[in-house]
Amino acid sequence: MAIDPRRLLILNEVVEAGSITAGARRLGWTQPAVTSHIQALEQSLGVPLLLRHASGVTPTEAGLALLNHAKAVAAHLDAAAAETAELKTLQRGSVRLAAFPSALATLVPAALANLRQVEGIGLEIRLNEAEPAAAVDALAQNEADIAVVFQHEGDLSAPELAPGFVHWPLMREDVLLLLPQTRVRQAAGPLNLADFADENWIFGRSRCHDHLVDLCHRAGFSPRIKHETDDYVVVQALVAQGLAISALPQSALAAHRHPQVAVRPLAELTGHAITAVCRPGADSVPSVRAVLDVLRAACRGRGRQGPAQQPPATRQPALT
Amino acid sequence: MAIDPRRLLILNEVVEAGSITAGARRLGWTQPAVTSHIQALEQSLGVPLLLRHASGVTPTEAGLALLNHAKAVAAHLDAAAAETAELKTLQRGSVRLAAFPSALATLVPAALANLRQVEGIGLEIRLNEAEPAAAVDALAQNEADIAVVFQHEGDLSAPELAPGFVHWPLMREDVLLLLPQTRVRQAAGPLNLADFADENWIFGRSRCHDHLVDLCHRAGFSPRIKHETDDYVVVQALVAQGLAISALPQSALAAHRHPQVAVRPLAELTGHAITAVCRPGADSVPSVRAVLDVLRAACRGRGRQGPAQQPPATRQPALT
DNA sequence: GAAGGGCATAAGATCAGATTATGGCAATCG
DNA sequence: CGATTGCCATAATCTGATCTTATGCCCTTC
Repeated sequence: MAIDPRRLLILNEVVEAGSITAGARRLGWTQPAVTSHIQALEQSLGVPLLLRHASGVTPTEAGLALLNHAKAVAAHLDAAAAETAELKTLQRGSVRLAAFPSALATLVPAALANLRQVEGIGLEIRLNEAEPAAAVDALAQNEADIAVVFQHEGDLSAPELAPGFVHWPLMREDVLLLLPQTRVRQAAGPLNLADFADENWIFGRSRCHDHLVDLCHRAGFSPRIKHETDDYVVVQALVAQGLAISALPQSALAAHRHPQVAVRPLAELTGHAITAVCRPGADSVPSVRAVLDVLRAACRGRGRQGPAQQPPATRQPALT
Repeated sequence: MAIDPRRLLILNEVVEAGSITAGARRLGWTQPAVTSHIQALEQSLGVPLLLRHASGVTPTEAGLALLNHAKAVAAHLDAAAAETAELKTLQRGSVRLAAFPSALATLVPAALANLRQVEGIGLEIRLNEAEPAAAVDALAQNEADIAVVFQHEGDLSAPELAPGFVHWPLMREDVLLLLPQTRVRQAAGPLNLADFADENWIFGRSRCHDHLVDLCHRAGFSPRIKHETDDYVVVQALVAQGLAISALPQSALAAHRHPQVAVRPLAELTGHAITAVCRPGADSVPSVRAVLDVLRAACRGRGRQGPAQQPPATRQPALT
């Protein structure tokens, strides 16, 4: 049988107190309880640890050997408690966050700035750029703690983005049509997607691609895809030069706005739901929770939001 | 509440095993038992330690922090067990032995030589010269583990030498009268103490002094004490020169024998009982016990001996 | 969609471990 | 000295921690 570490700590108290009785007082116990622990320890090791005399107790050589380890163990327990307390109070901790580029350029910095302003917070945030699918992958592989993703609204036929994860809705944003400034007059009045069936288009590379193609098909045409890129700076540069048209979400335009590009709402262009996603249970990790909270706070008023979606029947027990 | 160290170790097993179920198997327990331990730990710290998913469990940041300490604690427990095992098997350990000079010159070295010959014994023995009273003092003050002492036999009126200590009778030795070689013829035939009433005497400084005085008084004279020393080499040198006569125990004569000194038995000179003394309970400390055993073995046949005297109602529990 | 693996929960059962009560020894004090 | 006090060991209970048994739910896999 291995040594019971609690008995090691009891031994330590006893020796420091100088007697079993005094040690028991320290521990808030009675003397026979401590006596039996010491005896059990001696039994299991087969060596006397204490010499008993009328004025108390003195450790044998074996007892002294155990004492050293007992003190070390006690120190580790204290340190462990202190560290977790720091993690709990956010004095320490690190959170790995994966977000899509335009969020990383707008929403995330704004949120983290708020976090920094709180006194006594020592969180270390590691950011990672990743399109939604990759970000969720990173979550699944424990390479990220929070994924900030978007999902096309009304895209009910598509499989849910991150089944089995916890979703924190942050905000919604519109997707806007981009036209060269030179064509703004021409594009006055309410517009439809079908009006642009004959244009050259710039499409994204990820799910935006398929989604936009789908929307065009529903509008009755097959878009002429001239360029493909996810980079919203590139997109705007190309549009500004009149090489093609495209659509971008608000966050991308907030991050970078080319003066020669005009934006127009389009009825068929469904918006984005921006969501923070984490592994089930991770939202009750203090550091992760703090980042989630600050993300949500940063989005307040910027779009509809809801409470954290119920995690899909998590197996994580509540911490009350 | 402080962290329960056992739960720290359980956490370690679980994380290493990769799942609570596998951890439980390792520990020989059922899964719900381990689950509840983990939950209790999380409750007491207020922080999730594990994220549960379908394929097992991964530690949170707090869990990882605890893991480091858990491993350290486990290492200390192992080391503590190993050290006490070494102490138990005498691969390690130190014993402090206080003995009177002539024992230190004869009996003790012989005994320790036997100890050294046993393979795999790594005991460190620290010797200290001390007359019986001082040796027992050293015992009482935890400055020695074993005291090798002598006591005048038949000295029933004297207070017991070391009340409250454990006595291991080792051997008995005679005390012999010392005469200058030049007077041997003159001292032929059976002798009595009274025959030397008019001599110059060399007496010891410690209890030997009072004892010998007492014996002389019983023999009907008051000895003329010319010199006082406990040093048996000095005593013999003085006797050899015919400056005085004295008496010494066998062990002193075994340690050093001056050729110009003759020894004669004397009926009234009571012998010494040589005893090893230790604190109650110390005789079940392996290292101390080993030295006691080897001391007794070295005395086998050299004088009457008995089993260890029952310790005077020790408060030390038996280790079976 | 059936099976398997993993976790949480509830309800018993049991054993460790704490308390109360008592006795004996040693040291201290009137 | 005898009484008192402090210390430890032991025995006998008793309670509460904790381990098990028995389920249910979820996810993943075939």
